Amino acid sequence: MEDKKERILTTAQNIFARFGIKKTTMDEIAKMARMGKATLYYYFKSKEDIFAEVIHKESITLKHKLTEAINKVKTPKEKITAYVLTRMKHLKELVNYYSALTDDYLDHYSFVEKERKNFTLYEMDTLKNILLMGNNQGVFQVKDVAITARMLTIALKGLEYPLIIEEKRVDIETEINLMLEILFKGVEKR
Amino acid sequence: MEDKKERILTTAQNIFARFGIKKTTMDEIAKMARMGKATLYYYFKSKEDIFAEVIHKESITLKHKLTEAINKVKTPKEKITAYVLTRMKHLKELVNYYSALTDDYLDHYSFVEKERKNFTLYEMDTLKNILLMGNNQGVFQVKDVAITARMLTIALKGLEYPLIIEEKRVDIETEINLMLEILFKGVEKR
DNA sequence: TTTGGAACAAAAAACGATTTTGGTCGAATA
DNA sequence: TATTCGACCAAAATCGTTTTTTGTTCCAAA
Repeated sequence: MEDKKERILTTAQNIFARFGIKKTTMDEIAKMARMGKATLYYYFKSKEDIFAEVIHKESITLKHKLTEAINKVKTPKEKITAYVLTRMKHLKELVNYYSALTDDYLDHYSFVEKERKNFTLYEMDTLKNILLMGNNQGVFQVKDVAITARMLTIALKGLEYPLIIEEKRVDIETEINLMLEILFKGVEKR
Repeated sequence: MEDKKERILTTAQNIFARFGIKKTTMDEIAKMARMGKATLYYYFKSKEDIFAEVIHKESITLKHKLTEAINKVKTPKEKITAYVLTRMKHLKELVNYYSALTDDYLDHYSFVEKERKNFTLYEMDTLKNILLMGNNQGVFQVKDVAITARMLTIALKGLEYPLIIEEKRVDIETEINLMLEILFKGVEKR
């Protein structure tokens, strides 16, 4: 019954979101999903396995969202804008949802790192392709698309924390748009 | 004797660099500085006080270095380049020196946060002034110097981790220069 | 004014007893 | 055969207590 596996996954995701990985027990998940604990182990290898899959699904969802956002628009410039805005908006929702994220973000789980690394690769590749497309269409003039994509990825990663956690709620969209303008036009007068 | 206070500070800095704040005891500092423990308390209010001053001195040194680097060159563009390169180089040395930094970077000390915040303000202000100078001289065309400076600060902060920790030793200077080129010229063809 | 040794209280570490929890097994069920 | 469950186990976490370490103070001496 594939349906039951799904039920385990979604209930695990819910509890996980509220209490974090550490404070969520297998008994809780089993009870809330209305099944015995052993059943969980019929569908999953371990507790970590469940959460790894939850994270994995989350990652896939984000990638889908991003791909969709990119495909909706035409020009490379629009694509980058759409990518960045979608990414930040999704992240904000995510942090909002995972209220327990701050509680034990100290502990690093290997599968989270792995998923994160995987996503970074996806991000760099996606951005690289957009930059490449821009070069080919003659609207961009990027010397090294790979390193530039890497830089962009790092910058986006760096923007995560301050834009979400920071006290004074500045308008994210405005800041992002300004950043994109700098990315496109630079600061030098032309 | 001001000389003794200095001796406390430098020995404390040494031990701190190797073992971190937590694992450094007042007994150790006293012994290594060849004086009684009570003497430490004659010059400093507390253990935290010693480390706060160590951090503070470190911060001042960095600011001096940066100011010097900026003043050595003339154009705003050169100033920004000098600033960023100096910052990253210094940071790399620092991380190299503070081998214990990774051990207990989990614990956040209020005086470290304070110093960091202070430095961030300095950084934003410095960059803002350079951007402003660029605008006035007609070489830059920055809409909002404050937000742009903030963005730059965030980006630099974000660059700290990957550029220093990352396994494959890429050439920092090359990457930084590329980043600066994007900052100055943007990615769009002109 | 400065320093060191002794002394103190608070925090950390050590330790053992007890409970919780991730994971397994075999029987039962359908 | 595929799935589920209750009982069970070992490892880890928790708790209460004792012991040790460590930041800080005091006071006499230099």
